[in-house]
Amino acid sequence: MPEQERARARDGYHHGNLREALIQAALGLIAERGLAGFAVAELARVVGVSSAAPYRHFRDRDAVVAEVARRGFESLAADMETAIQQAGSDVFVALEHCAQAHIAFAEREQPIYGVMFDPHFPFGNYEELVAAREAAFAILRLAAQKACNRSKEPRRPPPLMVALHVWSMTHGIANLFLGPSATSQLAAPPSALLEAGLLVYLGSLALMVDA
Amino acid sequence: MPEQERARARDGYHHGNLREALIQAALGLIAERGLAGFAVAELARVVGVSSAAPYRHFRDRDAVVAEVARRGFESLAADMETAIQQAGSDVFVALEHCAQAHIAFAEREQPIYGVMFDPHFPFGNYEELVAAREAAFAILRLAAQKACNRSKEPRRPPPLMVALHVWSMTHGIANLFLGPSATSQLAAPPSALLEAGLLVYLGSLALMVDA
DNA sequence: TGTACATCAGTGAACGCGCGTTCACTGATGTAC
DNA sequence: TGTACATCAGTGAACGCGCGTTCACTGATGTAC
Repeated sequence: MPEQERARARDGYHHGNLREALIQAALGLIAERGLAGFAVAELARVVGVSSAAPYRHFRDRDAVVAEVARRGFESLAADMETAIQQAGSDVFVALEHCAQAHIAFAEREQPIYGVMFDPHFPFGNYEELVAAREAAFAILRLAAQKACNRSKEPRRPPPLMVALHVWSMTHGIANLFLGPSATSQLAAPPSALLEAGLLVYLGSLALMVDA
Repeated sequence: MPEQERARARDGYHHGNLREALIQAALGLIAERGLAGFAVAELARVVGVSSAAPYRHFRDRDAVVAEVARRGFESLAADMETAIQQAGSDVFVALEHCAQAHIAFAEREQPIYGVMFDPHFPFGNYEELVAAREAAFAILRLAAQKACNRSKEPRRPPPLMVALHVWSMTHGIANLFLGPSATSQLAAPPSALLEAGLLVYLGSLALMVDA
């Protein structure tokens, strides 16, 4: 009965796609109010459904948050992937684009980004979320690998380490200088700070590499 | 009446030092339960005082949190200062020790550290808190200044920028790899990751400097 | 095609909870004369 | 030294709040015969 299915989709979520509608609304609510201000009750209200309805699709509040975060990592991964592909053949440029995509994502999707890296969230309970985060990191890691491969064996820097450094610096900048209560104000935009930081860091690496 | 004052101090906070007792207890509670699990009601309970009493000393819950965070920055600043002084005369070593002190603090005082850099906390409302954070950053900045001063004018890297990079990388590592729900597990401890990162980053700087 | 039935998404009312904050108060402390 | 008074830190009861979650239910959908 495709006719009826279409009708359902048109009517919204009375049947069929409540789960998806909840996720979309949760994305919006968290973006508006932040994680602390996110409530299942309000989520249900926004979607126009009883407050018990979300529990048909999610075990509890955290499960909704986890799904939002998981999708965040999917988006982040996609952005980084695209940035790398648009960077051309220079592996160092690719690595830098990847990091810049990360910062751009953090800026654009700031509240979601906050959830993705919220130190209080029990990530360990949600293996699909952990997998999504690792998949995102893997993209950066691969880019680092390609950069490191440019050097001969004995002086080759460990790619995992390089990836962790870039990830840390990028995340550190995002965390400190973006967001609602941005810890400090900068003269230059965060992306410029990141660019300069990678210039110094990767400059050092390039020396090792081209020898 | 020093006798009576001593009696008061002994009895605790029935008169005199409730404010201090609240702060100490808040430090403990936040360390145990994290910021989200911190409640004024429980704070009062722990200190053995009515739930209204804290409001004699603090405007509201956030004000308590702000004071805890402020003291956190004071401790962090003291730790960094000590580390620098123990580092001897090598300005690069001093800069690295300063960053290591930062990471060590984050590891040791993890929940407090979380409050100090909580993206949701309205830091702007508490100028003494902002001042304390800036004072802590100023120590790192001074260390960066000294390192940068080793180079001749035209090639001298901007010390503020260097300080921001070190601060960002350190904080990024602390945020990602320390804490309750530490986002990832590392083969090496965070301090080793930081050490290696600074080796690469500062190695590049040292080249500019010694030229 | 038509009827009987199983499934299951969504209802709506209710629960217990602990919170932050306010209020009029009390009773000890310290001060002025 | 002794008394009258102002101060103010802490009391205890209460408020309104919105939350997460559970429950027995209903009514539409899809399936088997």
